[in-house]
Amino acid sequence: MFDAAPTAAELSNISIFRCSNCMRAESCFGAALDGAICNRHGESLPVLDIFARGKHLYSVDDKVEQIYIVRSGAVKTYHLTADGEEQIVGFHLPGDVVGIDAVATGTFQSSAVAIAVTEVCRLPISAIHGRSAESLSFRQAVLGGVGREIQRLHRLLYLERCTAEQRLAAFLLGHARKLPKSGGVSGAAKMAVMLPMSRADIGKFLDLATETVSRMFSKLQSAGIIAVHGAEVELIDLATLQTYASAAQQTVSRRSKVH
Amino acid sequence: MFDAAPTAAELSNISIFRCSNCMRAESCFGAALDGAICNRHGESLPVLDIFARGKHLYSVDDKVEQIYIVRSGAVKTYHLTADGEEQIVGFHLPGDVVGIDAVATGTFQSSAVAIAVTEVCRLPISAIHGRSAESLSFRQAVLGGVGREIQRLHRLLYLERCTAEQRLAAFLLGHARKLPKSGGVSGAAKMAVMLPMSRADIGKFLDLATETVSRMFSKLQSAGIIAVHGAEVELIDLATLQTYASAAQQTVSRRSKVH
DNA sequence: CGTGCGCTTGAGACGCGTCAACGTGCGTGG
DNA sequence: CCACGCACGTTGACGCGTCTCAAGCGCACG
Repeated sequence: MFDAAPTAAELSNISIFRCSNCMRAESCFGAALDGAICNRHGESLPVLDIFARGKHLYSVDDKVEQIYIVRSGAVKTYHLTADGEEQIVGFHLPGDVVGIDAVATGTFQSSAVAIAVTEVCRLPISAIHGRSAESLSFRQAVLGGVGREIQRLHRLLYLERCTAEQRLAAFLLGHARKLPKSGGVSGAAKMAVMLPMSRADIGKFLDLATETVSRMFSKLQSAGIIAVHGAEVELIDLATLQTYASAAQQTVSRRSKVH
Repeated sequence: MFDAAPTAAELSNISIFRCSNCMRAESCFGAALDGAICNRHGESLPVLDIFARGKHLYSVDDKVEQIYIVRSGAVKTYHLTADGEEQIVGFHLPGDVVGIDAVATGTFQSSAVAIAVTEVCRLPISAIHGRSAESLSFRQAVLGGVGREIQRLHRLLYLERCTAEQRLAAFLLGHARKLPKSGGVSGAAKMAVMLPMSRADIGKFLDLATETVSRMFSKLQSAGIIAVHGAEVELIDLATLQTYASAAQQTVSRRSKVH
């Protein structure tokens, strides 16, 4: 269900897409690039585009010409280690910016590939820099975007120092928080998330073997905290999941059991 | 030797310090803040300051009023985990910027403490933002600084997925690269580094137990690759150290031995 | 209806953490 | 001056968490 082929209607909409028509505009990082302001610089507007599952948005060596905002679908960003292993550094769901680090570094720090059919808005780098020159609030928006990326990396760094169980719990909660509506854990005590990525990808993100990911899913399920139905996972006891995720209280050591 | 008390002469120099007199000026991120340009904004110049060992430059909750450049000594930045453990996310040696992430995020992502007597330049955040409004090249310098921080975090993320031996090898090489002159590994096949931090701090940085850090030092030493003399470590065989560090060739698995 | 891929589960191996003991160097107080 | 404490580093023995290897299951697809 994450990779239905784009319809002709969807594709025909690409050319006429405008931020001003976008329901996400007021919360969107790229909206400030739209309209006359961009045209003044002779830059193209944010452009809608569709990537099939497995297609790259960019690779590490690519020239940085644009960054992306996910409108639907899902994207993973990853490095290849010296021995050819894939190390996933981020999953990007609708609303997320992909490649913001390139605005600061000038080069892509990772490769990005669609893991489902994915609609994106492309934001030309030149427009971002042009707009930065003239608008304080836009500069702040760019810095804020980069800042959130830094915070994300800090959280990830922290995550990697937890046990397998804690990592998976935090991962699930992280996805729950991103979901529209619910406002995250503060909502109901129960909710469902769809995971567009494979178990192997979750492992490469959390630095766990696929088998360990699977085992932890089973463990959380038999503890009654989640219910697994393939790609869909019900988070039954969000409060307990939370305590698992925040290595919190008792233990001094990363290796000690939370339970 | 890393924590000799600041002399009266050193302290008296603080007030008259100017970037234009600084031997590091041409390569310094903050130099562009100095001089008439800053005064025009009514901002203070970069100010020299000295922190005793154990003194905090800032803590996570602090209001962001300035960031720092290390002139001598050493600083570590760290988080406290929910269970009170210290997680070190960076060591900052002379020439390094401390707190650049706060420019992007608006808040300090970590706390910073001197681990030796440390001279720093303080760069007022307000001057940074003021200067950004008027200078393209300064905006690029700021973005570049933030970008390097992102790259650093990416490398760190990668490091944490290696074996203890690889982590320590990479850590040592990282310090070697920072050293003046040598230009890093490209120089001679042999060099010495002073490590201003304790074994425990190295462990909290690399996510290893102190005992494991110690064991890996011993292991690399008995392999003839390094020679340990307390805080001073001779890197005898940089080439081999390099192969240890870059999980490189053969093995597919993080767990497999490099040797 | 086979073939392959993703997911799960089990058994054994291994890296690293924990606990504990010991040595060394340094500062303090007798 | 030496006795002592204490912080730090090193080394050994052992346990635990996760990886590896392997087998088996369900489901999509040719």
